[in-house]
Formats: sequence, C-alpha cells, structure tokens
Amino acid sequence: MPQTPHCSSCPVRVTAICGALKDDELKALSMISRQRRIPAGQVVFSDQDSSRFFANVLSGTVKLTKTMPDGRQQIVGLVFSPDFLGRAFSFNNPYFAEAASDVELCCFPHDAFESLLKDYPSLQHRLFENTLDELDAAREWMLLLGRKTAEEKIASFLYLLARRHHVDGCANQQSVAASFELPLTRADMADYLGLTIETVSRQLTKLKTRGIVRMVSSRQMEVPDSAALARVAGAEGISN
Amino acid sequence: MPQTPHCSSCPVRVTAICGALKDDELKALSMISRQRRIPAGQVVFSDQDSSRFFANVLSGTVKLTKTMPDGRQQIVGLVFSPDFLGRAFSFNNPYFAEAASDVELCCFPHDAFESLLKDYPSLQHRLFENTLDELDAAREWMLLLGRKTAEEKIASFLYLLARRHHVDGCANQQSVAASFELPLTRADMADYLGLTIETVSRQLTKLKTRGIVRMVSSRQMEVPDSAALARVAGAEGISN
DNA sequence: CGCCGACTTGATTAGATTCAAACTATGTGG
DNA sequence: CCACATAGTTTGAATCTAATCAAGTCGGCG
Repeated sequence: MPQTPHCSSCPVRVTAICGALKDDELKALSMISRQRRIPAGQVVFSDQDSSRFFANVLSGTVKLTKTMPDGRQQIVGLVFSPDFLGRAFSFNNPYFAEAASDVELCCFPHDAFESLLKDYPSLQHRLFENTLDELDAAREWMLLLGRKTAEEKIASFLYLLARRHHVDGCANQQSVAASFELPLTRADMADYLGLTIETVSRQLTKLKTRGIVRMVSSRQMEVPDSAALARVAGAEGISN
Repeated sequence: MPQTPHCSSCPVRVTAICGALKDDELKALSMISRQRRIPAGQVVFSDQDSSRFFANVLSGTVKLTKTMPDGRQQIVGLVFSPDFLGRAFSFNNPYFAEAASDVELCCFPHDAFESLLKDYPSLQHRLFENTLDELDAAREWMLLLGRKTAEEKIASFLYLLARRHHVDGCANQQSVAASFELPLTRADMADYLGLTIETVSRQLTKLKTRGIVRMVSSRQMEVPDSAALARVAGAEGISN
C-alpha cells in the first residue's frame, strides 16, 4: 500500500524543488505524490519503456547510465538526496536510471506533474535552474573524462563526495577532515570515471599509500586534508 | 556603428528561441538586440569577466571550453547556427566562449534579457527546452569521452556533423552521401574529443584509407555511406 | 565451513601520447 | 615573382598510461 506523503515532515522539503512552492501549490503537488522504496540494483526507469514518472530522491543514490550495444557503460549522472529525477518535455527519456543503493523516492506521475509545471511558473523556474546546474556539472565532468588522469579522476570524485559531505548524519566543519561513505561500488565508480575496476582500485590504494585518504573499510573513507585532495584532483579545486 | 536588427529577414527567426515569441514580444526582444561580428579566434566571453550577454548565433561556430591550470583543455560545447549562447540565472558564467570561425551574433544585454525571461513565460520555456537538449547532448558526449575509442570518437564527431549537415548552402537528402566542412581545426577537434592532434590526424587518415570518408581538402569531407560511418561511430547511431 | 560477490594485486599488452621531423598551404616583403 | 615565414597538418618512432588477462584476498551469509 502506498504511503501517504507528509510534506511537513519531509526531509527535503526546503532543498528540493518543492522549496519553490507556496502552500497551496505544495498541497496540489503532494496530492499527486506517492512514496516508493526501491532496493539497490533495481531499475528505476528504463530508456526503453514508457511508464515514466518524476521523483524527488529522499534518500539513497540513483545512477543515470548510457550503454553501448557491446556493453560498455558510462554513468552520466548521479542523483543524490534532495535532487530531482526525470526529464521533462520529452516523449522518451534518454537515460537508464538504476538504484545504486536502496532508494526512497517521492514520485509524481508524468502527465500530472507536467501539467503542474504549466500551472506553476515558480516550479518550472526552479526545475529550469536545476537543469542549468546539472548542465554545468555534466560539462565539468566532460573535462574530467576527456582530460584528467586516472589519479586525478579518482581524487576529483572523492573531493566531490567530500564537498557534498555525503554522510547521512554527522555534519562536518568547513575544510576539516571529512569522513564519508562511498555511494558506489568499484564497478560503478569505474563507469562514472571512464576507467576499469582494476584501475579504480589501484589508484585508491595509491592515494591511501600517499596518505591523501584513509580507508576504514572498502567503502568508508576519511580525508585528513581536503586541500591536499583538491590539489591531486587537478583543476578548479581552487575555487569552490 | 551597431547594425539595426531586422527580425523579418533573420535567417534563424523561426528556428532560434525567437520562434517561441509572439509579434509584440519579438519586437521587445529586437529592441534590445544588436548584431555583432566576431572574427575567428577571438574571445566571445570569458569565464572571468562580468561583461556578459546572451546571443543567438546567426552564422559560424562558437566553442565553449574548460581549461585546467596546466593548460589542458576540453571543449564542452559547440554552438552552431540557430543555437543560443549564454548561461541564464548565474552571476558568473562558468565557461570560456571563443569563436572557432568568423561568427555573427545577435546579442542581448544580460539584464534586459533576463527581465524579458521573467515577463515572457514562452521565452523561458523555450530556453528551458533548449537547456534540456544541451544536457542530453552533454551526456551523450560523456559516453563518448569516457568509453569510446579514438576511432569511434572521430567517427561520432563526423557523423554528428553529417547529421547537422553543416554546410551553409547545399541541403542534403536524408541518409545520402553528405558533404560538409569541418568547423574546427585538428587542435580543436582534439580538445572536443579528448585526444591529441596527432591521434585525430591518424584516425582521419585511417577512416580515409578504409573508404569511410573522402577528404577533398583537410577541411572538406565527403561521406559516401553515412550508415557505414554510423557503424564505426559505435553506439546509438542506430536510432536517430 | 565453504560459497559468492566485491575488491585487490600482479604480469602483460595495447592504444594513445609524446617527441621529433617533415610536408602543405597561405601570406608577406624584398 | 619568388624566397621565406608561419600556422596547420601529417607521419614516424619511442614511451607510457591504463586496459586486459589472471590469480588471489577479504568479508558476509546460507
């Protein structure tokens, strides 16, 4: 049985696109929403099927992937906790969305949501800004994929996670030793960074040996000096 | 002296974002517009400076680049003829825009244009759809940069150009031998594809030797069998 | 206990980069 | 008009980074 959503107690109420809505608009949105849990490894939606929907990610990580006929795969986007999932204004969604971990979603049926987009300019505007940010991120990643070395790629990814302090709990001071869990397997990291599993593993141990990171377990990372990590990451780690 | 724009005779009137506008709205937009010519190699706008504007590209090619401190560069977007140039709703533009060829622009001052965006939902919506398409393209390119071989990268790029039948003149039948000019130097192709100049050159001669393309000159290409090119390009050349 | 998936490590190979040189087209000044 | 400079391009040889192939280790779970 679908859970009734309670926006008032929603963990992403303010940070998600809902933050752009006035009370009555939020109510209309909540009317069409429905929470769903999706276990790790399951398909959220395929680039093939038509049963499409939009969603806010409440917890967990969703990966958007592109696959070539021969099986080569690239993760083209990671969707974390307050982020929005779905491609508006397109008949067929061009990505394959898969749960990288157990995921909680707040789902909106495709047509109902798009009609709300029409009715609420502030919602559309928020989604627009969202999309612009995604585009910036995608282009940043193009620099990584096209020009960075394996070591820089790994460091960039870890630095990205450290900044998002992807912890689900303990908040960190600015630029203090960060501790976070890797939301992806080695295989997924490889697909995100344009590498192989083996190279990912080797570069991680290299960073460990160099003292840039500590690995509590294969998934649990600690970064004693985030500036050092940023330096290894190569670029624009200077700003931001 | 700035040329007075005449939307009625504009080559991109319908295809550009202007196509979303009603007559009176178009008039308001044309009031703030101003045509500019920018010679090849010149900076259109920098990721540093604040003197920003938006523009429709009337002719020529603009490249959006990201550069690392040590000089490594990646082209993260190519802006062709009816496309729109500029990043809305952001104080500082994150890309460096440079004319890859002589370029004609129809420019709009930053603030005036953003206020029009507020006033004309249809304009904002058009720009939103535009941005979604750019995001799709960026992610498609992520697959190329992360997973394709040098040969597939080159073939994909040529196939992209063939589809856009980037000719400035002779229109081509669907899926018939295409002839087009490369809008980029070898160095720029390398920066777009995440390769070196030498590899680009080698792969081009390889495609030439295999009979996939003919090279009338170093810039003028002919594709006898676009399906064969698509096959070499690797992926999703099947659709579209 | 032993299986299984995720991860690590080692040896070898291949594809692309790097370094180096030469070729082509275009434009300039003597 | 030709010699020469220059930017863009091609080609060759050597090198290196990351991929591939191949074992092995770790950790959880039936």
